[in-house]
Amino acid sequence: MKTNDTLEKLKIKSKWENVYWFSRMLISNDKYGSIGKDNSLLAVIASSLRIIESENKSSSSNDIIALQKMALKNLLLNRFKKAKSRLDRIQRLIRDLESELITPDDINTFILTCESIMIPINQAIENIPSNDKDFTLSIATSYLDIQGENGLATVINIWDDLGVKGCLTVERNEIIRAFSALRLLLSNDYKIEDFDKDVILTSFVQEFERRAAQKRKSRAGSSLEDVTTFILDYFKIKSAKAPAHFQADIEIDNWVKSKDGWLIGISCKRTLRERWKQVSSAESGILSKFKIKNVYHILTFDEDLSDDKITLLGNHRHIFYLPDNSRILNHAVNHIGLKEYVRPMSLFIEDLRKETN
DNA sequence: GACTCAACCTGTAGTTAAGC
DNA sequence: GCTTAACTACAGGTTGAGTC
Repeated sequence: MKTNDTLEKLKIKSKWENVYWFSRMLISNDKYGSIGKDNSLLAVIASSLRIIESENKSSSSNDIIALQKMALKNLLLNRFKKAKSRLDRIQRLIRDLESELITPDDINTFILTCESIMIPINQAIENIPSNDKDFTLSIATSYLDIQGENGLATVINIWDDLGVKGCLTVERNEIIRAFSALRLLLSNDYKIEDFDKDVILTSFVQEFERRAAQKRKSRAGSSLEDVTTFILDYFKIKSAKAPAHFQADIEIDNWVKSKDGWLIGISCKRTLRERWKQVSSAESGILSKFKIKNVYHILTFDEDLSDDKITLLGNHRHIFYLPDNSRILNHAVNHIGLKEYVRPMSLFIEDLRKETN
């Protein structure tokens, strides 16, 4: 069976199904330039399409649609005329939308997508914190006040867990609020049947979750950068400036100057995954050139840390600080080939002090 | 202010190795 | 040969820093 026939069979039979595909097109960055994040542009597009329809009631529907498509094209080209690198993608969006906007129903679906899917999702996403800091700062301080350096691993884990839970709770509240509002709108204003309503509401939820998930990833990374800064500040360890012109293959969050004048880079990540390959491509000679003594990696999730990663990076003067109760740490500290490259997280501050005092 | 770009992370699919 | 575990690489929206 041909692929097109299979797709045709799988296709959902609802005139509103394109709500999902329009949402995808509006937010896809790689393919279409992600214009759907701009609320004011979406509002202008939706109202322009409405006005054209109401002002041309005597014209044929084909003529109205032609006018609407032209207006959409002009709005987008004008808005992004200066965005050189995005323009190709915007033009592709215009081309692909032109072939999807054929009937008045298509236009109505597109308007509903702009006004009642994209804008509420944008607002909901914006209401979710981009950073866990608000949820965690005071609790983390309390832990360090009471437990000192022994509380370090707990603080990092709490920072991770509590922040995630706080933000997920906000996400839940946002999706429920926006979902309810959309459901009411579809029942009261659009008088849409149950199945069609399901088609629209699930599009909304899918797209919200996709974007919230990406925000979660971004947030997880930036929060861990905050935790190292917080810890260094708390223990009054002075940060140093990054070496000029040093381009690390992996982001170094903080720098500390050791007593011999060399630098220690500190990188805090949740996991290394495949990004370690970028690091390993850098020879340790480059570190010496920039007077970098070591790179300390603080990892909160180390299950994917293989022996290969530890030895390869360890050879390039990278040291891993892992949670004290970690299985990987336990394995590595008892292994002759690995033990030099791993340290328990509770010794992080002590090690830094030895280097700096 | 608008735009560009690199880094962020994690679920998942694909590949390879180990164990039976 | 089959199953399971371990490892590797990718996708892709969000973010924040840098540039104009």
